[in-house]
Amino acid sequence: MAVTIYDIAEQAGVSSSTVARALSGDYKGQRKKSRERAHSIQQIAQEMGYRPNARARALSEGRTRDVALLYTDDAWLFEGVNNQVVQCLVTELRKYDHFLTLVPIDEEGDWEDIVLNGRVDGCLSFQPLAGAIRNELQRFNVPCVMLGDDSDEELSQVVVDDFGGAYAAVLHLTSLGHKRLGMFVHKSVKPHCSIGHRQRGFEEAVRQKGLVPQFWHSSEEEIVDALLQPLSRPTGLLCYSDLESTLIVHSMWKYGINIPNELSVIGFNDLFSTKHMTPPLTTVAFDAHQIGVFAADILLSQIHNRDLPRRSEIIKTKLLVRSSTAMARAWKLATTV
Amino acid sequence: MAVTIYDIAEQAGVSSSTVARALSGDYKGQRKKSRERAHSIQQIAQEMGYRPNARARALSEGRTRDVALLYTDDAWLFEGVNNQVVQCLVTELRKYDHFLTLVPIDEEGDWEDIVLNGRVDGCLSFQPLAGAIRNELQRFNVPCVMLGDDSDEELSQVVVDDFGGAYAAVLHLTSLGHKRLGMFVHKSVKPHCSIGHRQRGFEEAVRQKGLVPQFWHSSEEEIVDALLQPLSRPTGLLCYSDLESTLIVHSMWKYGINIPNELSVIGFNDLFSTKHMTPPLTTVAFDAHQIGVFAADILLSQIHNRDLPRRSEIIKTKLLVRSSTAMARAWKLATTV
DNA sequence: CTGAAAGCGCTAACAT
DNA sequence: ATGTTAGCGCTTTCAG
Repeated sequence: MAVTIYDIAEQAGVSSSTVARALSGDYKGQRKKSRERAHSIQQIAQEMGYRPNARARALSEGRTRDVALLYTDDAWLFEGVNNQVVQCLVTELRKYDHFLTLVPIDEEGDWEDIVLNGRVDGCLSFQPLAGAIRNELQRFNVPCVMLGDDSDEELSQVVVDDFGGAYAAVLHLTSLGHKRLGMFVHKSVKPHCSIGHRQRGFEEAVRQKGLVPQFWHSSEEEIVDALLQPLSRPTGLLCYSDLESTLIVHSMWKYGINIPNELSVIGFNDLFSTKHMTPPLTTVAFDAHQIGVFAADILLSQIHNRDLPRRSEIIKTKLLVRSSTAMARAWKLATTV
Repeated sequence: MAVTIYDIAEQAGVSSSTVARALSGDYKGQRKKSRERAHSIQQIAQEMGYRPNARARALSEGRTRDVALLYTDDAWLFEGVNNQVVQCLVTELRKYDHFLTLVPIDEEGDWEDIVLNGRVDGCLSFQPLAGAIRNELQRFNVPCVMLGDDSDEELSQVVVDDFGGAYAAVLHLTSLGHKRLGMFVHKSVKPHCSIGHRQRGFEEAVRQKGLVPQFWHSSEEEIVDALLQPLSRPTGLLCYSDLESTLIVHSMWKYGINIPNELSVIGFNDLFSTKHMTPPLTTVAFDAHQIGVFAADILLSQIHNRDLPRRSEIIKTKLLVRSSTAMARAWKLATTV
């Protein structure tokens, strides 16, 4: 049987509440005598191998210090930068003595008994929540922070400046003299608000320069085909993520198209990029870590004070210029395969 | 304020225990009257928006239905096949109404108040646990299952048949006529029992065939250098994981060495392999999903009955022969760069 | 400053 | 079959 405060109380010859206070460090140390007593109680607790019972505390305090990471689709959890976010979330939450629990929410209403029964104090999600879930969370006053999703007007969120990142990428390409600009999103990429934002940032920047944006949300074959057209092919390509860049670089290699001389490629997210690529990829980077830090901060403060207003944080992006982008070379275009 | 069984009891004009029983579906339906009453109680609960309080239940039942995934190193969590395992674990645990909580355990003793305070009913780990932690888990009788790690003689575990997988890979290569066989583990791979097992499986099989195994636990440059030596280079290479295969295939491309004609490459894990590689990689595959299923089953049964003996499950591997391996071509060897 | 006692909401043993 | 009651172990209020 585990040691309780009552066991300690008996051992120390005091009441359980004195033990509770002593252990919670409640004694400001006004009187020497009680300070000593508190100290000795702590000693005894230590000796007896006392561990506060988290379950009892949870019931008593009305909170678990546990936070849910809601997800409906496994893929989102550990894909791309998300796993960095998750790791950071855990670490960050730990600093404030909270934990992260993985909570898959399927349509079957399973989630009701999960999120609404006080098992967690709040939640986080990478994906828009189904209406029913969302409403219940609100009704039960369960704080919720969206991660990289801005589709909810009322929930707090931490999002990346996708628009700005794409915009900056285009400016980099145009400054290198590129006139035919494309953006590629692999068709396997699941719907996500960042796609639209990056696309808009891309297109707006391109148009602002008086150019015509080309956009692919397609298979690899399709874009590769376009990239092989001597006259119409883009010479500067912004990829939705570093996954696409990887594919493109690989494909171009096969077709003997030199990167960056014949095609400038820019990735997004700074993931695999630096690690295993030749040439080192120019990419739109952002600090995924920051997402976790902000999200944890927002959520914990909302748990602490449920009346806090919605808060929205935007993570800045930064273009990392490496070697996959270069000056446009007009004279080469005609001779390309 | 949330609705409790007392509120329902009052509303229904019965005692709280009747409510509790009605809601837990305890009524076998002996008498018609009570069955109806139970039904009406459920109705009322529904109408009042009752949600059982998980915290209260946890205290009362002496368990949280929460399970910890312990880790000391972030990298392990989401790397390679592990994230598949994690996802499967969550899903599997959910089937039995349990949750998975991510618990980073640093050296500072933080873990004590985490695992030993009854916040979780059991735990899982990809990595060997530090002695102190391990002992305390045992002392507090907290069930624990190791994932892909067999370094602990006493804890239950689910491991992959790494030895057999590597062994089979070698047989495949020798059956194709390869005589100079190598195995490559990237130096960045963190120490893990699977390295040794795969190495032993590899070496034993090679020696059994009367050949001399070559083993690299090195940087990419080092192995590539060896692979470029015309006379001594391996013609068949087993990689520790698909990550290494990716690197090798890429490098060989650069040096104009054709795969599989001039070098047969076998990966391990079946991860990226099929997805984004040319040629499709021959690889030692195993069902990562199974790891989660077994682990969840073992853990839950040990939580249910703490006196259950240690259980060890081994996940079978299967060699997926694709296009990165081919017959050894002796005549080509001398002419290779 | 300390102790007694009332919750927290549910489960389960016990009595009816 | 139903109601009563005693925990579960901690926090917190209220007397003293």
